[in-house]
Formats: sequence, structure tokens, C-alpha cells
Amino acid sequence: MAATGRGRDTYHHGDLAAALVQATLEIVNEVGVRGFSVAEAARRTRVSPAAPYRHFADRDALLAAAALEVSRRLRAIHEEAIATVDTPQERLATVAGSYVRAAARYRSGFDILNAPGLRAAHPELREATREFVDLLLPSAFEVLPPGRGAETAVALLDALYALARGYVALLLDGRFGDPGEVAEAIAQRALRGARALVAGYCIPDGPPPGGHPGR
Amino acid sequence: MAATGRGRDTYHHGDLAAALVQATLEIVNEVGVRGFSVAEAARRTRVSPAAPYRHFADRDALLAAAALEVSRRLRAIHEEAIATVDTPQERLATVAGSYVRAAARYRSGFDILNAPGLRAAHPELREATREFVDLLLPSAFEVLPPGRGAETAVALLDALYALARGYVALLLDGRFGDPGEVAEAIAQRALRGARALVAGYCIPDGPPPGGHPGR
DNA sequence: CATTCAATGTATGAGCCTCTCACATCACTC
DNA sequence: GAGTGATGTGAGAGGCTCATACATTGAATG
Repeated sequence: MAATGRGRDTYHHGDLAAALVQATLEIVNEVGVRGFSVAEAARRTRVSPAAPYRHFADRDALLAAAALEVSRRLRAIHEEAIATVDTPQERLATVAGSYVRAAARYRSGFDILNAPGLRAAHPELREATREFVDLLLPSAFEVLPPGRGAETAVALLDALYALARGYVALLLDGRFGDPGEVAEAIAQRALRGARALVAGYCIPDGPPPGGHPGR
Repeated sequence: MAATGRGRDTYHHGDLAAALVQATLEIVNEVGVRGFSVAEAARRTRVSPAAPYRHFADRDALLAAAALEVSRRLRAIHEEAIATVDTPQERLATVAGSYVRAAARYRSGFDILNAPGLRAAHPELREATREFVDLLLPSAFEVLPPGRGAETAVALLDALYALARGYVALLLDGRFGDPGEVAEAIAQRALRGARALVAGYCIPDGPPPGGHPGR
């Protein structure tokens, strides 16, 4: 446990796993996911290059652990954002904006979270996403015309998530200029887009899905 | 592929650059961007590990060249999709669907195209995106209420792009199950979401871009 | 033709990384 | 206070990126 508080004067570290995750976040923040290396994380934690492998199966496992930490913090941010809003419509839309804003602030975290393949390979990350969906599902139901099934509610949330994630991708690519500077403006756009999506899904006799949504 | 037609019986390859790009696409298709290595591309092209560096400055440059090739093919796909549609509204929405469909088919290409940092580091990739925007700008103008400036039109396109790209990210993450199987259903959802976005931007007195949430 | 040269491929190697395996050290229990 | 499992170390195999010096060749030039 970290509770022992011994940084690194002893042979054993105390809480190497957590320290490595922290180091990982810092490194990724500086040099990106591709520049990250387990060896560097070990170096910063003043531990031999092999030590991390006692706690994480491989490089990706360490990155996934860091991503999980990020998603925890993200969840807290969103819960806070949601709490300040009254109507379910705005609650849904607000999250899109706060997602974009968070991306600009915690750049590194999103790089990890969205690293290609990581999510696909680590179920616990997908699980974290699902919890996030649960957070908003009630609002989605409240907003939809009565009689719509859970499928439609989930589809609406997916659409919101897709919109926000897409904006984040563009933002972090530098599509709009310096991410830090334009973040607020893009967050507003995401907010507006999210409102349009919610409105679109609320049309009582929404357009025939054309193709039934997957499961 | 070799322009001169000599595959590899001679000392010189004939068209190593193109062959490397092709090999890159195949490798990424099999093992993802992270699994890709310049060495492997050289191996498949029956060339020494150092040869690729005669044509590409570094690993990322080769990936960027492959990404450019992908974006060329993508553009062709979209031009075709657009051509089959009459109204500007549907033209805009259609592209979102075709983007998702293309992602499922050319999985590897999208992995490269969306590799974190690549776009940010290689201007020619951003240039390709801009050309793509130009393709749709006329439709965006046609759709918006008169009096809206170019900014709004670009904002609408950005929103559509964000939505489509987000869906693609979720799809390729396996969020909806096997990408190949659910692709069509997700494409339909993207289509529907895109229609909602277009409709949202067409409200004559829509909120000002930087607008306050008031409602 | 013979020669030269610029482009293209090769050989070699330094330096870094991932991950493994045998071994050292320590916290805990009985 | 001895045993034991968890945690860290050392050494190293194998792979990768990229730089540098060298080999080969098609084409231009005289």
C-alpha cells in the first residue's frame, strides 16, 4: 500500500504500481503515447527496467492501467458537470461540452484513452465506458418520446458520444489551431451539435431508422 | 507495381517507394499501426532494412505516405457517394454514412489516418482534409439559411466530420461488436445523426456560434 | 562507346526498447 | 528466528530505428 509512505529508500518501493501509472501519465503528457516507454517509466520511478513487469504484463497493460485512471478522473468531471444542470436535455448536451473541455486540459489522458487498439484489447476500459453510459441513461429515457425502447436511448447516447469524441479527435489533431486556445469555442460547438442531436432524436415519429440499429 | 515492371530481379527495385506504401497498408491491416515496423515492410519488399530510409525520412514519414494514399482512395469513395444524391441536405448526410462504411472496409487505412500525432506532424495530411471540406462546402452553403457566413458553413461541416469520425472510432474500438457485422447499422445511425445535425444548423434563428445556453 | 555521376540498395553497427529468467532482498507469519 | 511469497535486480536475447560508409547500376555526356 502507498500508506507506508516510503518513497524509495528501501529495497522495496512501497507502491510501485501506482507510481508507475503516475509516471506514465507524465511521460505521455510530454512525449505522447508513441514516445512512451516502460523503461522510461521505470527510470523515473528509480527502479530497474524489469521491475514494472512484476506489476504489468506488458507495455500495453501499463498504458491500459493509466487509461483506467484517466477514465476515473473523467467520470468525476462529468458527474460534476451534470450536477449543475436541471433539464435532461441540457444534461445530455452539457456532457458533450465538458468532454471537449476535459480533453484540452488532460490532453495526455485522452491520447492514452484513444490509443488505437487499447480499448479493443482491454475489456476493463470498455467496462468503464459502459458505466459512463449508465450515468446518462436515465436522462436519455426522460428525453425521448414515450414508447421508445432502451435501444433508442442507447443509440442517442452513442450519437452524443461519437460527436464529442470526434470533436476531441479533431481538436487534438490541431484541426482548429492550438487546442488550448480554441478549446472553449469548440466545446460550445459540441454543445450546440449535441442539442441538435437530442432534438433530432426527440421527434415523436423520428425518421425510420432505415436499417434497424444493431443489438 | 513497379513502374518499370521489374519486380525484383535486379539490384534496383524499380519503384520501391510505392511498394513500401503498399506493404505498409498490408502490414497495418494485419497487426495494426503499433505492430507495424519499417523493418517488416523492407522484408516483405525483399530489400535491406536500411533501404526504406532512402525514400522516407523515418517511420512516421512512411506511415504518412500510406495515410495520404488512403485519403486519396477515400476521397474517390466520397465523390462517388455524393454523386448519387440530389438534395444538398442529403448530400451532406450521406457522406457521414459512407465515411463509416468505408472505415469498416478499409480498417487499416483509418488506423493510420487517425494515428495520434501523425496529422499534427504532417501538413500534407491536413491539406488532404481541407480538400475534402472544399468538396462539401457548396452544399453546406446551399443548406444554411441565407445570410449565414462561411464560418457557419465550415462549423456545420466540422460537426458532421466530428460525428462521423467519432462513430468510426467507436466502431473500430469494437464498441458495437464485430466492426464488419455492425458497420451497416452504424452507418445508418451516422446518417440519421447527420440529418439531425443538418436540421439543427438550419434553424433560421439558431443560437449565435459562441452563444449562451439560454432556453 | 567509355566514362562519370546521381540515385538507389547494402552492410554494419550504435543505441534503445521489450520482455525473460535466475537470483537477491524484504515483510510477514508461525 | 526460520521459512516463504512478493517484489526488485542483473544480465541478456532479440528486435527495431536510424546513421554512415560502401556497392551497384541506369542514364547522360563527351
